[in-house]
Amino acid sequence: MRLLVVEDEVRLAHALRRGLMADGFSVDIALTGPSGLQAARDGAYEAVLLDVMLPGLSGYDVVRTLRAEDNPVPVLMLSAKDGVHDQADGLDCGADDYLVKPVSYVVLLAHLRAVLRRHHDTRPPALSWGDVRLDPAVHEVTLAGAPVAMTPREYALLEFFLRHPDRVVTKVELLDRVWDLGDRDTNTVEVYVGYLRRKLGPDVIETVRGAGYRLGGSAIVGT
Amino acid sequence: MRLLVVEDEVRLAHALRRGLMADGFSVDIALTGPSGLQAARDGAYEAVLLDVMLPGLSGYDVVRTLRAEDNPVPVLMLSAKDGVHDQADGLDCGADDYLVKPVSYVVLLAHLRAVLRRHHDTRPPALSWGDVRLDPAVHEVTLAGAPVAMTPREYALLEFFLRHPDRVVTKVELLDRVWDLGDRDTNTVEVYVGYLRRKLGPDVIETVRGAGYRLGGSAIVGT
DNA sequence: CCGGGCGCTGTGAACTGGCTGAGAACCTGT
DNA sequence: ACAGGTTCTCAGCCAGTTCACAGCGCCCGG
Repeated sequence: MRLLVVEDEVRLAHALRRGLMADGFSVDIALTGPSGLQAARDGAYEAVLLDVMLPGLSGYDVVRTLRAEDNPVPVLMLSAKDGVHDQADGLDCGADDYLVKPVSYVVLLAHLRAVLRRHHDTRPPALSWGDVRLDPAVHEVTLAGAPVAMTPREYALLEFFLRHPDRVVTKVELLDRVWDLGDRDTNTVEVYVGYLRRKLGPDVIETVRGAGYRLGGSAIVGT
Repeated sequence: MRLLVVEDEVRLAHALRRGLMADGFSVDIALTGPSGLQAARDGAYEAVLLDVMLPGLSGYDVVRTLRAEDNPVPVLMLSAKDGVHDQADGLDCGADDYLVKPVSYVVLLAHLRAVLRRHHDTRPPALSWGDVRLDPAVHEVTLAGAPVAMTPREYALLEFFLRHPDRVVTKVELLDRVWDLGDRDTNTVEVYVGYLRRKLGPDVIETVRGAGYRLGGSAIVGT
């Protein structure tokens, strides 16, 4: 379960990260408003913890922009301000919950879980490319209607590809986003791409020599 | 993709360079503030990694100067200091991101990519000249709509031409920018220009005898 | 019309990036 | 502790790529 923490105070950001990772989440950190927005945009996160006071773009702006773009990712806002007004503002902007700092980690975790639970009831739409279909709600992959068994890692890799069609993704990027720890050999990626090709056919993932991989040629698009 | 590393600690600078080159970047190093500023000024870099503590001119000064000169190059600051204050200062000066040393290479790379991505405005626009189109996002070249297979080197060369239309580029410049190592024969360039002509037609790249090459005569422009 | 370069290209040797099979390490549930 | 499945490393292979070389043709100045 992948989370994004947008928080400019480095110490706090890392404390949060440490705690959340201990509780089984993967956590990425963004230190500024714009970088947080950018990270949230590409849909890789189950939820976003968002500070209000941020350099570049306020938390309000970030969530407002996300909602304007129809991005439904759950957002939990954190603020040092304590006016009731601020809280209302935050929720009006489209945040799912709003906590006032200082807040104990346990309370935060509880709210986070609540937000996630609430959000899980609304089914995310299935991703597809040609004959391949991946349904995040059911956590299932089908090829031309027939279910295909996937290991967790294979599933995560395929999901990343499906979330970034129309673009080359580099091996290092995949290592960084699908595998959390970075000190791995990029050969790992090659191996898993090989697994996917074996299960889904050789054409789904295209190799772009020297650059990375890309979802299969547009010949299949539209099917 | 060309980067500038401004770092006075030679060992670290070279370690960075090695890592980044392994990930496909070209890397130049500047060891002092003033030389870093000078190098950054001529706009040859996609991004700048900038240490804060530098001889001659601090990282803050460098980025401030660049911004004062309306230079939009993405800057990622690196600092040994860990005060929140310092980070805020860095961002205030106009840096795009700010990391506190020690930082793992992977994290640095992730931030670097994020900065680059953000700066490219989510989707770098496709480059084109006449019938030739090169889409950096998809890493694909088409000629009158039909895809053309390119080797990495051919692709890099074509991209360089398309990024510098309206101007003669010398072979030495190409050797320096498309091929990293400088001790190559300029004949290599001629060979690759030949490859491109074979794939894209003889008129795309024009020879300027004694000077270098130039994108094909304006006859095709506007098509 | 001739000669000197400059630039072009065919050939082939060396290299490299990416793919794969094999198997070690690691979980996880029983 | 064990079995089954999963993850990841390693080493070798292969196709595709890169590049040097050498010879040729063509432009241009005399």
